[in-house]
Amino acid sequence: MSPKLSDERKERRRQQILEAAKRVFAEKGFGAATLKDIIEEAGMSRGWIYLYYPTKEEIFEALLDHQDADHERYLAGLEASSTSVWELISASYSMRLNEWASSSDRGLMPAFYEYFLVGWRDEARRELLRRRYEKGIVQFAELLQTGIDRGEFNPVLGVLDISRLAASFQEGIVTHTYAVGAAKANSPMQIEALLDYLKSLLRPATDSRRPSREETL
Amino acid sequence: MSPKLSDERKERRRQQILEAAKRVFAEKGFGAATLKDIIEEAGMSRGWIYLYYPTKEEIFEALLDHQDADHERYLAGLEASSTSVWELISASYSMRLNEWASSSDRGLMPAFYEYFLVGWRDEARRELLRRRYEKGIVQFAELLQTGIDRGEFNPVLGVLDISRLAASFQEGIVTHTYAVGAAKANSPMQIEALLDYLKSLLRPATDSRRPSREETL
DNA sequence: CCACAAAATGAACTTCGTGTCATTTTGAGT
DNA sequence: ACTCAAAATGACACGAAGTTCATTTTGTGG
Repeated sequence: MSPKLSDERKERRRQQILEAAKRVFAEKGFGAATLKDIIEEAGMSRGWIYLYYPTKEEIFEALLDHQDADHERYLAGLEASSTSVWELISASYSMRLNEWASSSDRGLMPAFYEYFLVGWRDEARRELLRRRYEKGIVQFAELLQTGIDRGEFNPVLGVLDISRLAASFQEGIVTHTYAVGAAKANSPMQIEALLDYLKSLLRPATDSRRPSREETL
Repeated sequence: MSPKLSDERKERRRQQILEAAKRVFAEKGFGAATLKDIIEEAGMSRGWIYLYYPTKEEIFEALLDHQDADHERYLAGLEASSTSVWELISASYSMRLNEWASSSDRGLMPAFYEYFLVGWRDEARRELLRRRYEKGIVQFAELLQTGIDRGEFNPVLGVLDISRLAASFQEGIVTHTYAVGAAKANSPMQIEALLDYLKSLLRPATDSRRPSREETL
């Protein structure tokens, strides 16, 4: 009979490629990385990769899917165990930002945003990207609204447009993380400061600690 | 005597290149654009451009410088004629965002961010980019502080970290503009909504209009 | 341990952008 | 109108990445 390779072996191969790709993308960014780089990083031969991933884009999408799945799993667990909305928000951001901040993944974030930026020009990919983009905003807005409804956050927030507050913070995080994240290992990600700021915005009545300027730039 | 070309003619040539480059970058983005594209768009010959701009990066920097100079001029005029801090802030953002939103420049913005994103990896260019990045934040933070000191904004803002508020909004604008800006002509830039949100954040006591959710997403 | 099909290889080909340079064109000064 | 150096041209060489494919290797069923 034909000695069909076991699926698990195929899976191992794909995994091998993805791990190599992750390193390459983190180091060079999306545009500058080439299939050649990835193949060599994985220690494989030139034409080989076409049997699995024919384009850079497909490899990247696969990476994104992995990342998303991990994060979903984490969030689900978190939601079950959290006692307050703020705890959920802060743990979620901490987790994601710490993940990005880890030295091995540091360069990956700019690569992600680069990919989004270029992809937006491509009619075919735009919808996919838009969905991913808005999902985070909507989720966050819902959390904020829940917090307000429960009386956990300052009722003054009622005058604000919650969707836009969510969008603004989420969008701010994006720029902040890629800018600081790409800036080098010697620029800390300032996760605490970011969360402090958000907390002071949401709960000014109960938490009035004001960070000094030096502490935050 | 040697027929030295007049400086103004040289200047016209440079201008010609920059205009062609602007169109090409807007259409293709930074990474995908090639010197070849730019030369052809400008209607010139292959080896020609190296006499003026040897690399894509230099052309792009020149474009940035033009843009900056224009904006500085505008701001200076504005500062002289504005009667309140809020007026200054809102006019400044409106101007810049409207400029970006104009159809001819629409694609330029993603190209700018793409350039930044890639440039950040390059040790040599990082300092330049970082300066440009922080400049806007610092300027905005100063405006906010002035507004608070003058009693123009809600004193409740005192509990917030102003530097971070400025950074957060400025950083949010970046992501918002590239995301929406790149998303297509049919997605309006929502400048009014953004400014409304900022206004409600700064002046909740005096302006309590709350935009509906439909209006803002 | 043999056969054989799938998996893997890497040389070779194609394509494309960059950069060079010998040659032609242009235009200010005489 | 003529001269000559600067400006402009575009054919060409080069390198790097993508892609193909004939050949070799691998490993399971018989």
